[in-house]
Amino acid sequence: MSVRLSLLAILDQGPCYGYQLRHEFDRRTGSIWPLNVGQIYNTLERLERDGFVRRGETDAHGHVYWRITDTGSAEVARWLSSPVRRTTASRDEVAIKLTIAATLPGVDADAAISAQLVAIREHLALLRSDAPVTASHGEAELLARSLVRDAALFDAEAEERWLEHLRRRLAEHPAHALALGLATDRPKRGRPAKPAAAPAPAVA
Amino acid sequence: MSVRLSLLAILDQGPCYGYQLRHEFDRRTGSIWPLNVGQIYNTLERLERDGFVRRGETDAHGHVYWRITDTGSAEVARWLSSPVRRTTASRDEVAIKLTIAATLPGVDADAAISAQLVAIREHLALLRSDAPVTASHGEAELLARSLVRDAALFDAEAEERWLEHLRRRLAEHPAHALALGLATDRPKRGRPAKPAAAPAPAVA
DNA sequence: ACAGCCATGTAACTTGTTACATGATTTT
DNA sequence: AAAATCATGTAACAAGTTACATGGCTGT
Repeated sequence: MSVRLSLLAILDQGPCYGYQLRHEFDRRTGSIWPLNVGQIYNTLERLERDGFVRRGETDAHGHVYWRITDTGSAEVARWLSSPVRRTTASRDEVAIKLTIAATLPGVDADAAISAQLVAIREHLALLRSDAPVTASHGEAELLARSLVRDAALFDAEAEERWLEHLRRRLAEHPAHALALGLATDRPKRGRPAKPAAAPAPAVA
Repeated sequence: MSVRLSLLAILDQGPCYGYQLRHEFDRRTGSIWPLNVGQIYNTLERLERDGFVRRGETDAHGHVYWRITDTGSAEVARWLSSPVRRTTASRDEVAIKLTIAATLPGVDADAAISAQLVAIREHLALLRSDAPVTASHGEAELLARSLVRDAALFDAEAEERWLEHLRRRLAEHPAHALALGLATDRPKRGRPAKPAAAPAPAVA
């Protein structure tokens, strides 16, 4: 929901045309989160469908301006005044992946962790090299981009820490203390029925 | 892609029926990432469509077993051996939101930051209270769940750090050093055409 | 003339997510 | 008999993402 609402929040500052919205988003978030242009027009149509924006005038240059509605402004205000909740949807891809890997017998979780560590450290080096932040124009742009970079940096550092933590935990425990085979003896309740083929054994 | 591939990786251990897959996923990730049951069946159909699983036998209890294909196993191996890349799609919702908020003139970014800090600290307190980790069965389950919890914890801590960092930065700089009004004088190139209404002024 | 950017738009598709329908079985 | 759980499935949708088509303008 962040792209959609970010665009809406920018529109709350005044009418913009599609390409301009992209520029405004880019100025603020920089090269770390480039936005495909097509997505802008997509999102604008969906915002219109939901009553948050109206298609406005076309100027002499052919630019199609979009205007926020009152409903849209209210939505922006609501967005800004309420925090992002950590819901079920806050799924950390790396954490899911490696937890699953670590709990599956026969999977080389160490290798997966190492590969992830290499990748994240490369990423950290890149972030720390300042490359993404330079090549801006105004001071405000520079500041904004450094903040975005720092967010990515802190996040990557947290990932690195967790990976090291995970590796330590795995090392502490014997061979496969974490290994969880497929549970057997499951069907205690529910739905015995239809005649069928042979029951599949729960793996080797 | 993590749910889809996690389910596939579990199936790589042996045939499972839908509900069982949910159980296996839950055992490993615990209450932090509950999985809607419907999603399982959805995902299985999509995996079948992509040739990664086959619908297998139905046992005496009516359980429909699914089997991974060779293509599917290869996919799991590929997944496990390659790290998750930090691509453009690694979008941090909070970071986007507050960067946008901080760069929009007239927006009370401090309030938004404070609200987010309150929320994240509540979340941290909850995570640290151990509540999500207890109430497991085996030792392995306990370990797995504590790892998942730690991932959430490290992530939340990183967010807290960034929020404090952001607040500091905003305090350091005068009033609205970060404020970026909508850029004017944009249309230098491209597409002058059609006659139209009045050009919309770039806000007050 | 041509490459490259400005600009708008369309179509298709991905994963994730939820709500709902259905029905059997076990527990209380 | 009712409630809770096991189990399978369907339908619809959200948000993000990409690929493609079109065309005009600017700079070389």
